[in-house]
Amino acid sequence: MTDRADESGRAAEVDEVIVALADPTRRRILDVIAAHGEATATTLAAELPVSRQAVVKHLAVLDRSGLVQGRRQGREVLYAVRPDRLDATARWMAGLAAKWEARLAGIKRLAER
Amino acid sequence: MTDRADESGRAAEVDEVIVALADPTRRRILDVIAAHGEATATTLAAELPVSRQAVVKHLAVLDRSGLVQGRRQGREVLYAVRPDRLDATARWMAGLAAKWEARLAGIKRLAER
DNA sequence: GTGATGTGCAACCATGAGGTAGCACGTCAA
DNA sequence: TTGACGTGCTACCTCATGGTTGCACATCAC
Repeated sequence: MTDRADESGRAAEVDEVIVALADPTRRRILDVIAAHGEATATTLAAELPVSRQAVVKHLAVLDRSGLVQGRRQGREVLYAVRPDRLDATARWMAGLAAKWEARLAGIKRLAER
Repeated sequence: MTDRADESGRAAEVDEVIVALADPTRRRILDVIAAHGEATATTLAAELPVSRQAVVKHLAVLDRSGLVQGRRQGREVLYAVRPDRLDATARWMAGLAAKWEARLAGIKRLAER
């Protein structure tokens, strides 16, 4: 029962989140940040099998998608995880699944008549 | 409160679904299939701005991820959409968002003391 | 001030993924 | 049987993306 204009409006954000989540390194980065509460690019690079620069690039993607937010503290930038976009994407996805199920149920009913 | 072994077990499937959904052409293919109930690679190619071969490749990815299933009927292969994996991924994502929220709430509590 | 540490930026490399074209093979209809 | 149509496979091209290195700049501790 979600309205159609709202869906298309969210499409861009949802797309960014999904693309951001599609990369395994990015998922590990999110895991580490979530585990630590906050983390810097340097910290993350120390814990992952990639260079700091790679982490920085991934953080940029995650920041653009809204999955993460950085706050500057002196010379370092602390990144924290943001659940809202992730939650919105989960709801979008659940809605799509529900729509598919409804469509399939309708087709099955037609086929049985 | 989801158990850890279950999560890692689903990680591969969830990953495949997310990667499959990350491509915009693939999302359009899913939309068209869902709208028609069933569709062949040739039908889809006629409705989308890509060649049949491209559609075939995308369908292979979607099939591997479980988002779609094909059934052969004579010389043509009809693809239909499958909601279960999508639904499972939505739930996984919602669970992750909840975990993030819980973690953030815990950190905030600590910070306020 | 000076060294150490962390970030920011640019150039560069390599590989995988999306896309195309071409052809061989099965299947339906006349 | 023969032509039309749909699929399956292979080879090939291009470009975005994940990754690296190197260096300049800011900031903290001593």
